[in-house]
Amino acid sequence: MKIYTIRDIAQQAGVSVTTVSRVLNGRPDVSKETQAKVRKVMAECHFVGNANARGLKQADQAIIAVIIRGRNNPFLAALAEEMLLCDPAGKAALVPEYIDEQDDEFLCALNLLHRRRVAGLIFVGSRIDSRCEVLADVNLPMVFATVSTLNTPMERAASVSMDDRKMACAAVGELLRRGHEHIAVFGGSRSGQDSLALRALGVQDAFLNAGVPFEEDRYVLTRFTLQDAYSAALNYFQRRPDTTAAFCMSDTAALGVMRALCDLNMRVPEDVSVMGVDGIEIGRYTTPRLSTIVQPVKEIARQSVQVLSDMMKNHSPARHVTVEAQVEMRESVL
Amino acid sequence: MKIYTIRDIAQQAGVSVTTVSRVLNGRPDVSKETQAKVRKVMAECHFVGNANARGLKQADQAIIAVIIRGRNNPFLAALAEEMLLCDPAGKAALVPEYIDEQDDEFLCALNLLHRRRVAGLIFVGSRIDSRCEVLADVNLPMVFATVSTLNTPMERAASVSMDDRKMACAAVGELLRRGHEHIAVFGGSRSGQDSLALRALGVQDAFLNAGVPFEEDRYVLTRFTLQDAYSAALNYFQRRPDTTAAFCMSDTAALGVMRALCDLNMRVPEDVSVMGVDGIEIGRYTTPRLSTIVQPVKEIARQSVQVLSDMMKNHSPARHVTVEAQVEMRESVL
DNA sequence: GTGAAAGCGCTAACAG
DNA sequence: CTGTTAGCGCTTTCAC
Repeated sequence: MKIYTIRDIAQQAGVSVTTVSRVLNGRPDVSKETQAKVRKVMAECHFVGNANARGLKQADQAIIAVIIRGRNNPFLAALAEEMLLCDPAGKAALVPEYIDEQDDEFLCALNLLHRRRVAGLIFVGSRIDSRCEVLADVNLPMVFATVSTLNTPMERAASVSMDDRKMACAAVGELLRRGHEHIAVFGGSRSGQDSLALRALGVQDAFLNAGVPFEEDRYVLTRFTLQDAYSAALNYFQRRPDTTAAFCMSDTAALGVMRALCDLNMRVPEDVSVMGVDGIEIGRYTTPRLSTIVQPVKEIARQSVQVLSDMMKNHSPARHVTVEAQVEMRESVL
Repeated sequence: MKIYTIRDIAQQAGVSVTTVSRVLNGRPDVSKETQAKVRKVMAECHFVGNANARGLKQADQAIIAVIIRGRNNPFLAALAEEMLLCDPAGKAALVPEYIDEQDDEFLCALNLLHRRRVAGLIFVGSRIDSRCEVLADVNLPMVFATVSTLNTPMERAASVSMDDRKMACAAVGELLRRGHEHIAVFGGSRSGQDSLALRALGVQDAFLNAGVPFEEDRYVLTRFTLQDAYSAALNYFQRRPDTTAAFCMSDTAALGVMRALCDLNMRVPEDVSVMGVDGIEIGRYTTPRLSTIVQPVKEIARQSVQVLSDMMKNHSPARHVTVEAQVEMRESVL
């Protein structure tokens, strides 16, 4: 099967390569007849054009890299998917780059910059820490989705996120209001200024508001995988069976925690209430259904793309958008 | 921030572009000193090389497209991820292309062929049906993962899969052996020759072997999403509460079915046993843990890449590899 | 409205 | 071991 080039098409249509190129790019300055003729030949040959050649020429092309850190994270995957749907008219302007949670998204960005000459960057599920220094002298439009860059070293980048601190406070506040005092928190590192650190702060706020002291040793450090959260919970609840509620900073972690409780013969929610964060789909189908903070995936996606477009097209300054999330109490909390 | 070209590097290192190119591609024919010098400059500039230019030149390059149909399918996602790990030494030879379950993977392949000049194709989670005709005169090495192309129109393509028919038979056979006679089957279209059709055949085999008649109206047609399976199950079990077991042709569907049963006040497994297929991770953490047919993800991934490599390098004929899967009875079956 | 020609950044002969 | 040179397929001035 032959792969045709623009030259083949030109020849078969009896026009020049320039004309074919123009048709390919939807330029207006081609006569209707010529256009029709060329299109016909292109269709017959399944011609699509070589992306490499095109990209080589149009180095200034508006291609946007979407870097998703953590492919096995259903929340981020859903968010990324939603973003790709914002891709205006299949212009293939958004190219996803899935990387491992262990990988360095900033190095990846730098790499992409050189490798693909991207003109804009969206980070999905990034942490903001010192690693970001490698982007110090990169002044491309960038936006961070799900984490605020306000008051961080990346402030010149835009961001779209929920108010992590407020929402964590609201969720834990509700737990406290329902009479839970011995609340375990399954979270990540509290240093830095990313969403996890903010959520930890929100937890503190909630305890402060309620006038209940937070016992430090109820903060359980864990990675947000089923396995890790499961192990962490198994370990924790054996030590502290007096706990009546768990606030987990991700739904995936919450699912692992729920299973651990079950294996310890503790019932959810009768013995221990469990909350997650994110609002992934499976949480609506587990038994019991998982209570959580539902992030507005579609809106975060839409706004992220919007903000970046503005920066690229109109040189708008970096905005920091806060979207509204929702504490949703389902069956896993009493 | 400047983006350097191979020429800039050459200049700064005081060598020719060819030499830089050679270093970039890890050719052996460059002296240690020159190499070190060039590498140093490259590192300083974060030089990575322009993928477009490279791809343009090496049209014959061994770049393999991995087409994953159904991003929200955790099983396929895990499989694809595993494949990418087979990528020999980060040669970036495997490029993933995630498409929607509704999209046409064959059209996508054709497109990729032109757009990126791929030299090989791996289909992950494809159905084999008449749409595949568009690839009729494409004779690139191709392999289908998780579905056998034996006795199908795509026979000239290689395939790596479990014996769907045998495994479905084994799973349902075990259900029958445990005394279940009224077994519902949540599956897909039975026309065609893809894995779903084969599994349906396997179900028939099991009933035949057991001498139990299979009641046609217990075959429930559903898409394999949580929502669809949930609705289908809700609907089905209200009509047929006499059912004591459900065989679902995907774990995701099984999870939806389990939740539906719960909402109908039927207990799993006490009232109804539930089985899935695939062996996705979350199935080990649900309550009850999901019984399933565990597909050997790593092996399917490894073999798929292997078989394709063989075809590309040694022009080996298309092989049809069958991998061993495992019926794993966990808590959801009595 | 259309075409000729000059590269985009890189690789691969082909010489030395 | 290293450099010179001719394109890969496409877009884009600049003429006509």
